[in-house]
Amino acid sequence: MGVSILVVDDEQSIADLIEVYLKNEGFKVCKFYNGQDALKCIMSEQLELAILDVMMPDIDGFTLCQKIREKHNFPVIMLTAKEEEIDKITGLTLGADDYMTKPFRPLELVARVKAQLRRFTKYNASEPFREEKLIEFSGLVLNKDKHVCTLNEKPMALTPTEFSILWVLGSNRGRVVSSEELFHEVWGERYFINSNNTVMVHIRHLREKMHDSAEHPKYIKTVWGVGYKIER
Amino acid sequence: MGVSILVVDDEQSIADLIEVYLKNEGFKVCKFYNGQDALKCIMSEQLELAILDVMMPDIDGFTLCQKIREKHNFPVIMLTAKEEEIDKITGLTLGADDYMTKPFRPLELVARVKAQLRRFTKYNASEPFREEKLIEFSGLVLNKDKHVCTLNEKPMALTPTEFSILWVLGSNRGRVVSSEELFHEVWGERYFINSNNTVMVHIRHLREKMHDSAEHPKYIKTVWGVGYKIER
DNA sequence: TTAATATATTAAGAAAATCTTAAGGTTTTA
DNA sequence: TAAAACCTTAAGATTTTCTTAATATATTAA
Repeated sequence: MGVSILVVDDEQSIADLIEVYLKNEGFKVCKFYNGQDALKCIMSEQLELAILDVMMPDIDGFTLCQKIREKHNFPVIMLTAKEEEIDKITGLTLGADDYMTKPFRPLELVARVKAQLRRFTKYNASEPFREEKLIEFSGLVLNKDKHVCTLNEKPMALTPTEFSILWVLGSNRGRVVSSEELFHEVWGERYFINSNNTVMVHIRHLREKMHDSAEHPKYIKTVWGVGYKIER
Repeated sequence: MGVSILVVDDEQSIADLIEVYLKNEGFKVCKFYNGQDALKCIMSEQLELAILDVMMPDIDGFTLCQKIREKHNFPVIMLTAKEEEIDKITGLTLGADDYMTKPFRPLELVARVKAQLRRFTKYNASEPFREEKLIEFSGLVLNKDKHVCTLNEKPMALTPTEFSILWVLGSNRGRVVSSEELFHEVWGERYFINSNNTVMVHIRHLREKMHDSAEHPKYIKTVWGVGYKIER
């Protein structure tokens, strides 16, 4: 039985996106496209965390957050509009434990969710934010702190973008990551207007540096019509 | 016996929220919803840090800060409104050591509090905390007490800012420190509005004094798109 | 097999980040 | 108070990285 997370966003595509990512991490997701339904859920269900969009037509996220706070103290993460518009809602997100501005990186949201849950469950957490800092597999080591990468103990110089891409693929080993998703994670944009060729070029550079080929890749494999993946 | 922190905000929910987070970290919290009561506390209590909201009906945060500065020099963190409005009040935050704009992430505030306390205790040698006073590596010795530096036994004159930067990099050997982080550690203020060029110029001066080059640096290495680092 | 679609490769120009230099302003020191 | 030391800013140069666009190759489906 997993942890239950409430997700509320009137933009269905976003709510759906979040749902996919959270389910992928083994969370139980209660998803709603409006505040009314979410409110019922808050009253009846046993929840461990809530992700609320601030701007919603019927009941806004702030009100929802207040409702939650009347009875519960589990973590609440708010999704707010772009920075520019934040001044309109200044102070209102304060009941929340964390907030993210749209567009956001899905994996970052997942990381925040986990961080908040850690905090909440063991109510002492002296480390504010403990992210994964190291990825290791098949002779490849990625060290985020040092921003350094080695392949079979030999240093491999990577540009920032290359490092990011490899990091995303490496932390999703065994799963196919689409170009679009890669774009979200690395560039942080919600939609990628540019052709995905940019991603492709970076992939190529990565393969080159890893002495990998597109035909018989050892590391980054192409999954036709879907995306790229690194085996577990 | 923990560290005492003053928290003043007329928005009760915010003050309460901060209190929860600080207590969770083992701090002793003196919380007030108005300036008057806080003022009394400042006079009578032994405090180590203060978090003040700028906008308050009776006594605003600036005035409180001034009152504090008349007698104490412990760190003060201001909570201000949105960025745009800050320009108007830029000069006024001068008494403060750091400030955060609303809405903020509670965990970030906690991190800032800890950073300020670190800074403060460093300069108050009598404090119970025992910090590292000496850094030694690859022929470089930094002595914090004497604020003196030698390179291969030869004295190397450093300005205060240069010393601080080198200290931060030296005590984080092996890890990349972003310009933003450097700025925060050394200047203690919020991230620069202008450009990080100031940091860059200091880095250049440091390299010059260490007979280091930007192209093939022996000490301070540039990690593109991330920051600077000194190898372990 | 062929057309249609998806991915790869390449190289060059654009963009971004960093470096350098020097001048002017501020603070500290004598 | 003047001189010296220090810090910041600004502009342009340089380096590195990213994106674009054109072309090539591979895969799929008809």
